[in-house]
Amino acid sequence: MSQPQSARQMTAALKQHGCRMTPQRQLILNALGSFPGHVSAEAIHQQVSSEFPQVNISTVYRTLELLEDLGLVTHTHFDDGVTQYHLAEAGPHQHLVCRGCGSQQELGVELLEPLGQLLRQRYGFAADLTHFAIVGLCRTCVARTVYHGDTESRSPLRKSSP
Amino acid sequence: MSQPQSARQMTAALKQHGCRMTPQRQLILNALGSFPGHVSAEAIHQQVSSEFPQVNISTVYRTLELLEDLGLVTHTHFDDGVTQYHLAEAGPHQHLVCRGCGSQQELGVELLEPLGQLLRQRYGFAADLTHFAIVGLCRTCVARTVYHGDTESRSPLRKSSP
DNA sequence: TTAAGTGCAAAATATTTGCACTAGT
DNA sequence: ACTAGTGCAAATATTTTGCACTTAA
Repeated sequence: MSQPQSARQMTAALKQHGCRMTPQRQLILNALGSFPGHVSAEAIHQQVSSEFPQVNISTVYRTLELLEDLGLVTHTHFDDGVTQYHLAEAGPHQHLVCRGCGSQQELGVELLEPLGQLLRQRYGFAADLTHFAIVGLCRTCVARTVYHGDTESRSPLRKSSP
Repeated sequence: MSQPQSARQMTAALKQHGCRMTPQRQLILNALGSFPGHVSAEAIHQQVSSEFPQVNISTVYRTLELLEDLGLVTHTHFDDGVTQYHLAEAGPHQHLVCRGCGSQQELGVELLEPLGQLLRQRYGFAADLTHFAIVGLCRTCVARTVYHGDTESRSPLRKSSP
């Protein structure tokens, strides 16, 4: 019921780099796998803490950095600038993140390829088009926005907390 | 030699919202105009401080937020998650940011339009494709990377400080 | 055994906020 | 005058780091 696949993969990768497998690292990897999409370090820490409260958040950060260097994990920046991590296993992909309701939708990279090719041809620029999430408004929120005739404001004026 | 255009525009926009024009706001707007591309709040503050050291960074943040609400300024997230601001004047645009050398290159949005249309058609998603910078490697850095046969590592291993 | 890994607390960075004072209009 | 705006300092939030202790191999 766990991810022995990733775990073994990870142990191997760690060994190659003279690193060790530890319960903390295992837990963090499992936590990553238990989320469908991108997760913040904070969320991973909470998930791990729920079982093993003594695991420190700095260990989470250190492990994520390590996993990224090993190529098992990738990170992305979402709208608010918070770093989001996910398993690299499934190959490159993208997310559409709605500014209105926060919903996320997966997106195959094949849709981005034309743009990537264009950038390469025109500018010789090798774009990493999966590094950032694409933000905007989902179908539902677009509809809601149109109702309000709210065509001008770019963001839902985030000053509200008293 | 200054930007009376923007300044007047700003004063008008401020008035419409019951806000006032102040020297600080003027200075911050000028600083924004004096940079070719995107700038961090920090950089704006430094620029302003060089002339008027008593201007506080929190004022910079508050002004930038206000200018954004007024539609005069937009922000973007670059690779490291730092928020970058720029004048909205020139209309929507994008930047290619090189991970290798940090160089920035402007990019017309027209190149992004096909993708935008595709996302709208396929998912009903109204993407804001200017909200994030596109990261990758510029022509020069691509060449350098190929030399090193460095095809596997995704990032230039950022652990170096002693 | 022994170098790698961890927890903890503190530092560094980026941004926001409460509050008393200042200054546009 | 009256309220918006500012400086300051302190609070938040996120991520990093130094160090002594623990542990995988």
